[in-house]
Amino acid sequence: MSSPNRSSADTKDQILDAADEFFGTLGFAATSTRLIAERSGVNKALIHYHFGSKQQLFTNVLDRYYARLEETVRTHLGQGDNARERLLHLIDSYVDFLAENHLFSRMIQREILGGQHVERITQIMLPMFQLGRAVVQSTYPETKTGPLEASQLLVSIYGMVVASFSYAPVLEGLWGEDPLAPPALERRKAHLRAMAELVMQRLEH
Amino acid sequence: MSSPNRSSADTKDQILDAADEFFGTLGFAATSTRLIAERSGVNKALIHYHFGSKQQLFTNVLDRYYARLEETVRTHLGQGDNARERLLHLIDSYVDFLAENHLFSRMIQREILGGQHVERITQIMLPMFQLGRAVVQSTYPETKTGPLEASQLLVSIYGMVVASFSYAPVLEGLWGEDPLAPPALERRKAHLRAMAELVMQRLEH
DNA sequence: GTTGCATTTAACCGATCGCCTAAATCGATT
DNA sequence: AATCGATTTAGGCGATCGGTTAAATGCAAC
Repeated sequence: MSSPNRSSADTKDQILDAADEFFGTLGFAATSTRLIAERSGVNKALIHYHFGSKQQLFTNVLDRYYARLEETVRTHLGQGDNARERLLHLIDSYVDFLAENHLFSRMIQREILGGQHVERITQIMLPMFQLGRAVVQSTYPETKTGPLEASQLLVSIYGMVVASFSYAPVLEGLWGEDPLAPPALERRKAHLRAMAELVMQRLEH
Repeated sequence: MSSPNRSSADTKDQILDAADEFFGTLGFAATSTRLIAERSGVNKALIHYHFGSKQQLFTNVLDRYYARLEETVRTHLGQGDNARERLLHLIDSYVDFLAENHLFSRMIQREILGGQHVERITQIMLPMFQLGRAVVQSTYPETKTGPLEASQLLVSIYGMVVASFSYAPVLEGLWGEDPLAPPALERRKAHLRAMAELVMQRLEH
């Protein structure tokens, strides 16, 4: 009664997978429920039966990612001996997460730009942002004010990290190689680590 | 004969202005030609009469921005005594440009993410990217290889610059103030300048 | 085997989409 | 005033959209 039978869960997962693919590559507005149904090999009406509406299907796709992200952050948050190592490790693991879920960053970016789900995204990012700012400020008091204040740093670091993923389709044309392939990812991680270390060195004088 | 009469040019501009607004805020797929016609106070069929299709209207909106951007870059490119000052000035003027045309950055971002106009955007950004890489590499030979190579730096700087604009709707919720208002913009510019100087100091040893 | 419930299906709904057509209107030229 | 091409208009085209309906099917309990 309370536990769903297996075929139902399978169907929902297949729908979520197809929705993930198309929402991530085409965007919400450009993706039709018929396209999702066709790709997942499922009747179109099942989407509304299982998820209610296209909007609710989208939030279900997002929620699945939030769950993965939360788990990733939780397992990687405390790793590292000092604050510096913890921050570097956090950036590294976030890059890995985006690499494994690169459609997620594109989806998030688009929705931030789009306006429809801004409140929800803000609501999710606000505590993470405040936590990050508090950690940075307590570790480096200089970031409480001035040109390197924590809020600005967080936006910059986030922008740097996300850039190579959300711009992947264009970067492939600019770089002449797949930015999401392992060698390019390793070079990107090395660069981001160097940039973070540069900032930290400056903050440590 | 070759010169269009004034009313035609006015109509086209009104259509372009309305298209700009909705493409910038809602995105291409979520904007209907009827909405554009309604806002610009123009008959729906005129859009296709003057621009052929919704797609071509969109590229016309983009081209108008490219013209402004090209003019801005051209007037600001040579300013500054040395390479260091020129790069700092270029970042500053690009931030100003995005501030004055913040719908443009959102449109570009979305299309980079979207996939439909990726080839066109790549085609436009490729020469700028190659030029930027050549300038950075010749100014700082260390950027020819290693973790601070020019390609990575350009992506990072671009990501930092664009972040505060494309994330503006969310940042407003995070910061508690409008990220596009003059005081926030000045603080952002000061931060970006500090970050750029940090990198340059490192490259100059 | 029959009941009862969750799941799946085909067919369809009104609304809206981008786009087109034919006729009306405008405006400069003669 | 008449002409003619450029511009604008109302109306409608087929296609596709998200969503709904009622009937068919699968499946476990009795």
